[in-house]
Amino acid sequence: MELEEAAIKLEALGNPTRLAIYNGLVQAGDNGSTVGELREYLDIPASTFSHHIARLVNAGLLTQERESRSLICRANHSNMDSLMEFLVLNCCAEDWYIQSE
Amino acid sequence: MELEEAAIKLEALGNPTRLAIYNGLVQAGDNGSTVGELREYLDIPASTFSHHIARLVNAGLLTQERESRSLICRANHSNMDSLMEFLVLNCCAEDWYIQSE
DNA sequence: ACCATAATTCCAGAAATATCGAATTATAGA
DNA sequence: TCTATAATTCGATATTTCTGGAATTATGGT
Repeated sequence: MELEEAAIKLEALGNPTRLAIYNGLVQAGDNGSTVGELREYLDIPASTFSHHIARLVNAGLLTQERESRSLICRANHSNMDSLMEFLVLNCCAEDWYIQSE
Repeated sequence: MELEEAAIKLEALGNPTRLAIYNGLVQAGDNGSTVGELREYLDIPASTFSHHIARLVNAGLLTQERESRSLICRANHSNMDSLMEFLVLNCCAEDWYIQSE
């Protein structure tokens, strides 16, 4: 992943609400969660929430799939993995994964 | 690390210039780099650059030490490690480190 | 067709961010 | 003390972000 793209993803995660959304979706696992469920859980006005979701989708961190009237969101793990890889390679000391043990 | 603090750090890194600054400091290693060296390397007006540096210091991602007229900057690896840990625990699938191999 | 639900888009205002020239502060050398 | 260098702060502007009510679109049930 290039620096420019990494910055976009970091910026998307760099907001408490959006970070909480992403965290919620990671917790939700493979089944994901509908926009409404997440919104209710975080207790945020629908409009505001929708903007945040859009930012995350736009950054490639979320995928969405329609199921009837609901939109199911899931964390895009492969893109997050790419971001993590970028951080390890470009923003960590050589032996990060060893230090953390 | 708590979500709020993680978001602040992610936001600080979520800008191409600041991400490049941090990357440059990781590359510089233990010796660090002066503000001037970094600024010249990235070719950014002093004033703009200073604001970005301040943001990173404020987020706890950089440390600064004065040496004569220059300010030496260094990446704060322990804080970055905390952020990485937060991401692994809260934003990655359980087996992230396995998937990436 | 009509109504209800789920979610987005429209719109607008407030706040924060990004940018950078000019002025200022801090340090050091002659 | 005068001058030069290193960096920040001031001031001003343009842009983006954040927020949320109101209107709209999409879907499904009756």
